This record gives sequence, C-alpha cells and structure tokens, in this order.
Amino acid sequence: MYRAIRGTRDILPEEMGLWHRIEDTAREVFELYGYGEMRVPIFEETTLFSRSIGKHTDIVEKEMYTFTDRSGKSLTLRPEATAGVVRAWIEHHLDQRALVGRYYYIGPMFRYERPQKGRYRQFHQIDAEIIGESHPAVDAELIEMLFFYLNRLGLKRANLMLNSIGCPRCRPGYLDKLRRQVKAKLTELCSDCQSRSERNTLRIFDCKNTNCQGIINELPAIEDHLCSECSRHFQQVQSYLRRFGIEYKVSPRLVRGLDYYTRTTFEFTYPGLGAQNAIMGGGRYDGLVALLGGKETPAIGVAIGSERLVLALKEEGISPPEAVSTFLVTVGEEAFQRGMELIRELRHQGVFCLSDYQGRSLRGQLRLANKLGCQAVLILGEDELKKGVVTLKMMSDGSQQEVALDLLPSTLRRLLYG
RNA sequence: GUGAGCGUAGCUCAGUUUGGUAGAGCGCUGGGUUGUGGCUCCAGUGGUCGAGGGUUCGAAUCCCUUCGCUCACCCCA
Repeated sequence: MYRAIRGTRDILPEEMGLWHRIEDTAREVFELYGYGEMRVPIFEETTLFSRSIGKHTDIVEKEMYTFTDRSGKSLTLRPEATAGVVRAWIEHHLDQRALVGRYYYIGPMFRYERPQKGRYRQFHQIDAEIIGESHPAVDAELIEMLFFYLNRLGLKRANLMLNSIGCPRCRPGYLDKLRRQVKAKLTELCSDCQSRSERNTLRIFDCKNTNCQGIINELPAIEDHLCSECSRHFQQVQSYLRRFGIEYKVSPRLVRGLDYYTRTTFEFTYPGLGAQNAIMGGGRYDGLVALLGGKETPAIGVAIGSERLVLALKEEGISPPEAVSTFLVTVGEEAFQRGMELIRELRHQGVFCLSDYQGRSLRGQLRLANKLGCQAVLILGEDELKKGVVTLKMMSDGSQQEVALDLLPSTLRRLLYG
C-alpha cells in the first residue's frame, strides 16, 4: 500500500472546515488592513534562500529540499516565503507600481526535519509582509492585527513575546561582548551551549538546562546594548502596543533563526500544543531587500503556522458550524428517477441535498440521513408521485408535512436557511 | 542526526510476561417495522497480528533483522 511520505499528510474533508475557517478569516482580516494576496512559485533558485536566510542557519545547512533540474540549475522547494515575496517585489518593481506595500500569501513550505507534533516536512503558512515602511507604529499595527485575527478565530489565550535584536550597527558590538562573557564561563555550560556559543551565540538564551539558566541570567541583555535609533524604535513599538492594550513580554531569548531579521522580533505561542507551541513568528527585516539586489528598503513580516492553528482550534474545542442539509429519500424506481430531477432542481435553487444510490431500504435511507446530520428529509414514493408532492420531514422533531413540488425550494429556504 | 514509546478488524484497543492457531467496543450492511431516523434487540461483514528470517511439533506471543508511526532533543511555523 502506498503511503504519504514521511512528514507529509493528507488533509481530509472532515478537517477541511477548520482550514477554511483559518484561511478565510485571514483573507478577510488582512484585506481589511490593506494587504493584497500574492502567490509566488513553490521553488526558487537555491541561492535566493541561502543568501537571505543565511548560510549558517539550520534551515540552509540541513533542512532544504534541493535538487537540480534538467538544465543543471540548482533549485530549492521554499522553506519559507519571505524570500520569494521580496524577490517578486524587486522583480516587478512594486516600489514604483504599488501604492500600498502590503502583501499576504497562503501556501505550503518544505523543510527536511524529523516530524513531531505540530511539525511536518510539508507544512503550511500564512504570511503577511509590509515592505517599505519603517515606522514603529507599523510593527505594532501588524501585531495588533494578529491579535485581532486570533480573536476572530476564537483563539483567546495566545501569548506574545517581543524583543529587538538591533541592527548591523549595534548588534556586532553586543555579540562580541556576549561571546567574550560566554567564553569565560564556557566550561560551566552544557555541551549544547558550548557548541551554540560559536555557531549562534544568541541561542544560548534558549537553553532549558537549569544549570545554564543561572549563567544566562548574568549575561548582558541585548536590550541594554541597542544603538539609540534601535532603542528608540523598540520603545515606540512598545508604547503603541500599550496604547492598543496589548499584553506582551519582552524576552531576550527571542532571537529568531533567520539571519535577515533586524530590530523587532516577536513570537506568539499557544498553550497545549506540545513542544512546538509557536503559532506565529516574525519580525523586521530592514536589510533583506537590499541584500537581494533591491534598493535599501525597510520591511516587516510574520509567518503563521496553519497546522498549529488547526491544533489550537482543536485544543479549544472549536469546530465550524454544521452545514444545513437535506436528504432525498426515494421509494421505488420511478420515484428514484423523478428524484434525480428533483435533486438537480433543488441544487440549482441553492439547496444542499444528498441522496442514496445503492437501493437502500426506506429505513436504511433515513438512518443514513440521520447519520449525516441532515436537518430535513424529503420523501418521494408512490403516494407522493400520484399527488405531485413530497413529504417533508424535519429530523429534529419528526414532524411531517406534504409540500407541492413547485413550492419545495422556497419552503426549504424558509425553514432551513431563513 | 540522537533518544524513548508503539505497530493486532475501517477506528480505539485487549491478548504478548507464563507459545496451543485471534477477541471486544465502536463503525459498516441487513432485519425486528414489505412507507419512517435517533434509543433498543437480533444477525451478518470484516484481520497476510507492519514485513522478512530464525527457534519450536506448534509463534500475534520468544530471538534477530528491517520498515513505518508517534513523541521528545536540536531547531523552527
């Protein structure tokens, strides 16, 4: 038997209602805030990702699905979407053409990692990007929109963590200082932290080892080493968040794994999702557009993990409302044939209707209708055929009435959809 | 890449310690009512016991190998 390959999964109709809710609500909310949908290719030149995400990140070093096409060119299935959107923004000169530099997109991403709860090799993100704005109010507004979005979904228990990781002017000095202090304590740290100290020093803040925690707390916080512009930006972002009444926690450990981030970084987590509890993550990337060959342009964005939102919705016991539906029961061959016409007519009139094609007994058809959760059943048998009516039975209380065929669509609309 | 747990019916699982030739609940189909669902009762359908090899008179059960799934580490959505 063929199986979906490791780290990929099938999303079946029974779960799709949640996905529609997540994606429809995103479209609704983001467009309200002025974002336009963009779709970019699922694969790009490999160097687009290695250059933007950073050569020495885990994503580029060991997680990319890279292959050569028949021309020998190295291509990569996108591990994230920002690089592609920025590439498109530069390629199409959207700085000249678009009045509002706000974009969102929805689609699959690919990373070769060991799957676990909330983590897949093909996973889905909803992303929002604002390109060409540097004002701190924009950072706060993006975060505010995300809370609004979560509230619309019914997810009210999200936690926001916020940090600033500075800019190319102030970060190197801080990192030097940090590395020196870490080096002095190197032997006291766990083996993970020792390797982190060279590769990605900021990650040390992430260590869960209690022994390391004591040392970590003594390390200088980046917040105290930002240059005046970054510091001012960070303060203003926070002041707008307070103005919006948004709760957050400044977290020096929040460093993000991608090289292109500058200044504001943030992450939303949700309780009850397991180890992978980040439902959204993002930040400012003021240097990326220039890095990819465009002119100096500030930008900020967020990536939302769709699978993790699905988990959160399930965790909260939220399910989409049940669809209104009708079931046509027929008795006898002539009624079945006439029923096929009737069901066509109902659908054309906007009435959801199902039927049985396996010759089930009347009782069997009613059992099926009940199992499907149909609100109403239409019974068409010999008696009804003679009279030119159908028997309309409401499943909630079992009440029945005869309805003339030509009045059926309007009657159903009134009873079920009104 | 590392570690742990788990693979038995469509689903959830029992049976594995103490080898004797596979079970339950749910689901599905039909019937109790030849034109009335849910509740209930009856009957039926359904399994290469993940795969391969070994030990044995005999293996779901013991041994070896292998594949897969899950969770966690790392890292991230």
